[in-house]
Amino acid sequence: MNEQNYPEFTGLELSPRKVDYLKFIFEKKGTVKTTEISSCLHVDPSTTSKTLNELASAGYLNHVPYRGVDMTEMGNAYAEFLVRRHRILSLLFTHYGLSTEEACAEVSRFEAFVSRDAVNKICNSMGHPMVGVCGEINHEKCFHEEHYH
Amino acid sequence: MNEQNYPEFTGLELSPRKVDYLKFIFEKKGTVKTTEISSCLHVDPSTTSKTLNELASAGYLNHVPYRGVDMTEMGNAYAEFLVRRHRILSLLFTHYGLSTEEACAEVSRFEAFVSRDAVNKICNSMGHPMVGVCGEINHEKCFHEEHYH
DNA sequence: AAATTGTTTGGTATAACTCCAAATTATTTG
DNA sequence: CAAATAATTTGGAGTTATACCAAACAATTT
Repeated sequence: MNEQNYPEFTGLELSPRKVDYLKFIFEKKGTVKTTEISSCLHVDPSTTSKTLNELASAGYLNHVPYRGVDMTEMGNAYAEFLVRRHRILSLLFTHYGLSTEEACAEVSRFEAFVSRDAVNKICNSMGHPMVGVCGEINHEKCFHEEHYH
Repeated sequence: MNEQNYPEFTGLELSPRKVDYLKFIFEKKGTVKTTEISSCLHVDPSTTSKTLNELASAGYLNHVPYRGVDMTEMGNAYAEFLVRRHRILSLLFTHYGLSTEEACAEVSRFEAFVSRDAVNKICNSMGHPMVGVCGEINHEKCFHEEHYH
């Protein structure tokens, strides 16, 4: 049976801001520099530097000091979930009268507190939509019971 | 035109924990004692005491020291929103494969970050359901454009 | 190689929580 | 009704998540 590599996570392990960092780095692909993150996330480079260290210590990123960061295999798998969660929830909200922008903004505020279990159930119930409101939805790593019923 | 008394709020003014306190006190009706809140919310009475003070300073509660708290008119109006938000979101999630308990637990984690505007849009789009999964949904104070067009 | 730019470290701050111990007030009981 | 008990508040302190500034350090450019 096709098992996930990192099935142990609940989806609640990262704080809201760390979710922002990881999603941003993931979507950039390749090595990302501190300054770029800082200016896009509107924080001081020193703040970014510290957060990057924490994400690296937790195993999500490889950090070469003064050079930049890139995703670990685990970070990548996790970030895929983060992006899928964001898109599933945003898509959901657009079905209830919110515009794309409103839905994204709303979801960005609370997504860090929605569990992987809930996302999987919602995703399943929506029929695993491939297209979200702010990008494609990748279901490759989306394995859960209902898939095999 | 039937205007709301406290239309100025975004729904994001209270922290997650303060939302818990206010919902709890609201649902109790009447004067509530520190100890009761503490034991239900599983926190030290000193923590409750401090939080109650903050909610009173912010105008949501009347606090008579050593006697207990009850809702102000504003607190009441706000708590009605809080409960409605919780129930609308919980109901929404049960439509996507989550059980009542799962939906409530999930929503409790993030509801503080969902705006009043979003709740009103979702509520409107759902046709103002009267029955939630964990109680009645009160729409009395739920006035927004779409209601009158 | 010197100047500039980018990054990190150390220090400090705030908000939102939390608890413990001590002081205070209210209630119960003998 | 005074003394004991119970409830509440206050003062002090700690944690986590976030942020900034200033100074040190490293990399790049000139």
